[in-house]
Amino acid sequence: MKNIYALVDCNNFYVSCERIFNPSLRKRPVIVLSNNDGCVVARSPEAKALGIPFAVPYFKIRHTAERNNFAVFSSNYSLYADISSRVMGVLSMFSPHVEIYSIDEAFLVLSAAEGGITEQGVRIRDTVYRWTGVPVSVGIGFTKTLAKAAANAAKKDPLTGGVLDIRGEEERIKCLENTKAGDVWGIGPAYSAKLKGRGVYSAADFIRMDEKWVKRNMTITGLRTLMELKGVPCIPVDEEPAPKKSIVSSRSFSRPLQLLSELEEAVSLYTTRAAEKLRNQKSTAEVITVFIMTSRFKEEGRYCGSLSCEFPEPSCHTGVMIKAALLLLKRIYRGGCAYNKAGVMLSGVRSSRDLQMNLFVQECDRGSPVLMETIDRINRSYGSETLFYASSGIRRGWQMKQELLSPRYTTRWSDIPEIEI
DNA sequence: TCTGGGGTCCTAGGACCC
DNA sequence: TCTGGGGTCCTAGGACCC
Repeated sequence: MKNIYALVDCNNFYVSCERIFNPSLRKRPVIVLSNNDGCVVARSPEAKALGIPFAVPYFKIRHTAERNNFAVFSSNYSLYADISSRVMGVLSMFSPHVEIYSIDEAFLVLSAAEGGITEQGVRIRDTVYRWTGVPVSVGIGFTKTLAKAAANAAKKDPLTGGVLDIRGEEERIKCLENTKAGDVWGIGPAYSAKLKGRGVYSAADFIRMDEKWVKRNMTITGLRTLMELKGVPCIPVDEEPAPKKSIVSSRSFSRPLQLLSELEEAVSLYTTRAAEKLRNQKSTAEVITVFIMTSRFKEEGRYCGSLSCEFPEPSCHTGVMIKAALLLLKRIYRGGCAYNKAGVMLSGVRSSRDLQMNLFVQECDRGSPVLMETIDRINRSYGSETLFYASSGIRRGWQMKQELLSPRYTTRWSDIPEIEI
């Protein structure tokens, strides 16, 4: 029997999260900004209607926002992550097979239930909204790529009520005719341009293409996309999140930095973050890379330095890593540059279970695992950064801007909303 | 003045080995 | 003029996703 896939996608998720605890935001144009209050990453329908494009730098639309009484927020990730896990919790009641695809999307494998599949989609939409306050769109089809296309169409067309089932041949074709090739999951800007050059504009045009051409020009992944649109499942549902093979921690600064000492603080902090992520997934890393760069948008004095080194043995110890990172930083640092971003990447990531230790590493250079466990435990109970390495600085004047942050309604005691009766 | 962050997969080509 | 064959591993670059 054919599997039935549903994609549940939260509508303008970050904006919806902000609206849950602040009803005055309903009907009002709302936008949420990226880290450092840089770009627009989420827009309410009202903001979209006023022509605010996705990912536009905030300073370019600030006037429009002020003129139209926009509510503007910095990204509040603690809030979004918490709401996301509530939504995913609800979804897991509808299927034993759920793949959490991103913070605001999940694939479900549905099985024939009482009242029919389409109706189940409607029930999912209603239940998520009632229990979490987040509006979602649901797409249903015989492959994940088709479910994605259906969910996108459901979001655009109010007549669907946010739920679209394209298992039927007629519905599938109609949906593909109305979907631009570049909007298909797996076809990005580069392939989209290439396809246009061959007269392929819609997803329906795409499925008529020669499979050999697609394989040659868009690799095996492009061919999979093609087959999936035809209704042949090629992309399995992945329920277990695989451990990351590389871990990056990087941020832009609130202002350009010139001093090595400030960069050292930033690199120490990012290394701490990366090491925490590494330990969270019970892994070690073999290689660390440090990079620093000046603004991408200024030609003058442009510089981008990056350098890697291998640890004497795989490690997940913050202290060991900071030491290595700061040595790398000294070697790539150039005085006189105005740096606007730095980052740390860990690679050669393996499970700590199959750790290959080095016989010649001194115990004192190895770093104590008990120390890391203790720090992690304390930071988990009392808040992150209860304990931190002094090298990451105390005042941190360079840390990113978040001037428009809403309260952490659900994850901080002092921010819990109060209701007057 | 002001422009995000974090990932994955695939392929081609070179190094190296027997 | 002619210059083996087959394999693995690694890396860089390009594509994609949210």
